[in-house]
Amino acid sequence: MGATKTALFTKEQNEIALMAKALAHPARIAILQHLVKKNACVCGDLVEELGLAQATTSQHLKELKTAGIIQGTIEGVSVCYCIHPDTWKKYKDLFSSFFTEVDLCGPKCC
Amino acid sequence: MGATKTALFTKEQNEIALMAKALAHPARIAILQHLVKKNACVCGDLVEELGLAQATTSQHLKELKTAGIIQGTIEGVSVCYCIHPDTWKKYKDLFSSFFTEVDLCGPKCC
DNA sequence: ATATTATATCGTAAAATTACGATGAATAGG
DNA sequence: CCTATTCATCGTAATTTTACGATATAATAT
Repeated sequence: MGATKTALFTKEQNEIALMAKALAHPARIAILQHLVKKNACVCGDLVEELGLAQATTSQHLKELKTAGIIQGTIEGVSVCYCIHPDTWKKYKDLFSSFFTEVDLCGPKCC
Repeated sequence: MGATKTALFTKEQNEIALMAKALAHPARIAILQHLVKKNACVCGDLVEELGLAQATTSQHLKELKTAGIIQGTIEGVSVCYCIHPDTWKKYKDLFSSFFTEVDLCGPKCC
């Protein structure tokens, strides 16, 4: 018990859920918004910006990186992070199509 | 430790994260897709559809209900669930505006 | 070479999530 | 009234997430 039963669901359902999971923490939303605003920034900036410990911030960055939404490039001692444009577009499209499915739903509900 | 530090983030950041959390499980995506497709259905249908235990299905329904995305109406012995149109639209708009923020991001990244 | 800086990773504790059986509550049908 | 049906809730175990201090790594600076 305790583990998500991935095998029961379609590839698309699992994919949407994984994308949502990547966005399911305010720190990660804040990171993405900051990256959008500044176009790019180093990890240290985000530690200050978020107010979380360096280890915690790094952990959130790793999750976003694993999900493919951001990318990091080593710049000397620092690591410069920015949005990964292709994956971002993929996320946008998948969520968009998921939500527009429901425009077909009429006003008559139970 | 272990609890999300909500106080560090803006209302909007927390709100987006909560929405994403509601969608961050394939079973809940499957429930929403089924509701969209059938317009409405009772809990028992979803238990069959998902292949999860009745208690687990009911738990996922509760989370979607708490998030406001669905609503349930008692119909005799059963409970009929359907999408809550207003909240759905709110979700759609919030995600949409969150993602379009980044269209401003140029191609030059680090 | 050594010290400094920036980041990642490890270890770990607390908390939340996921899942299910068992039980409870409410309604319908006999 | 009694039984069956449908769903919610309780209790609980396994797992995952969140958070942080401590430590490791890697590059720059002195």
